[in-house]
Amino acid sequence: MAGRMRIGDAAAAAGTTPRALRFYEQRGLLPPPVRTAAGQREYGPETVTRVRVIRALLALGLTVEDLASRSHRLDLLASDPPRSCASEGDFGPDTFAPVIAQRLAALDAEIARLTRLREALARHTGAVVP
Amino acid sequence: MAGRMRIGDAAAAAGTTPRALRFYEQRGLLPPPVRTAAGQREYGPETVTRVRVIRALLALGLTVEDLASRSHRLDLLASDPPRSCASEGDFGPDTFAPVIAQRLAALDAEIARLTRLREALARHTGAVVP
DNA sequence: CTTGCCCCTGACGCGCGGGGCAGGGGTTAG
DNA sequence: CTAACCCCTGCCCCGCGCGTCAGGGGCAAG
Repeated sequence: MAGRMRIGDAAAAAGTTPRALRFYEQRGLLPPPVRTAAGQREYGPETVTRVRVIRALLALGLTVEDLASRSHRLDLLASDPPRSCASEGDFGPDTFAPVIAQRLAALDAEIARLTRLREALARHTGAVVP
Repeated sequence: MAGRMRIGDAAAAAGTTPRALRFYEQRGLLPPPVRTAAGQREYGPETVTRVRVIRALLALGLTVEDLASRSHRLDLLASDPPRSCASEGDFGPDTFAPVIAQRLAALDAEIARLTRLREALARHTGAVVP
């Protein structure tokens, strides 16, 4: 099994890079991992799961800061025993609902802004709106 | 009349700051202005007009680089004799059509991306789309 | 033992439109 | 003449999610 792995393997298993893992650690999304005697990081499979969750949430538009403020909840999502989540496509609405709602509002505002911009811009070309 | 003015007055007349005018100059949106013997920049009213045009185009979402690549055309728009433009709300479609079309495409892509993101995010809250 | 890949920390880069500050000199009203 | 502004250049700062060196050390196979 994939017991203990070094940062490169863990990152590959999670679909990202060593740089990203160190970055998440620095920003508090990942706990400081065990180190070998020589100072190299060692990760278990639960960290890979957690990184996957982090990346899924980031891909949904949440920010690193959003996740850092809820990093203790990421623990729950990454743990083995399912607590009404842990399956792909469900990240625990109760836990992330507030921050997701905030992101939704921000997205709506941004979409509205860009749409207004697009319309203003189209007005100067002679109405090209399909 | 407002013959020759220093950077602070010119910036205020154009609705911006001295810092912005120096920045536009450095990026090639404004020609290097006349200097006094002591090295202070002096602007005429045509520069104020030109800065207004620049800010209008930036507000429409064009980038500084877009404008820099067409800076010679900004001259025409800022000149006194009207050449089928020079009025508010019309910035010369023939001149800026290519770059505006490019921006429109970029805006559409971005709007689509954010809309997809919004929908993916909404799916995780239990359908809140109004 | 060597070779070649992996890992470490620390610091800078990016894109964008400027903001802010430091340290110096100009200008003008009283 | 002096105070109170204004202007000059040059430099670092912002947000965000990392990428990319630079300069060193570790680790397993041959």
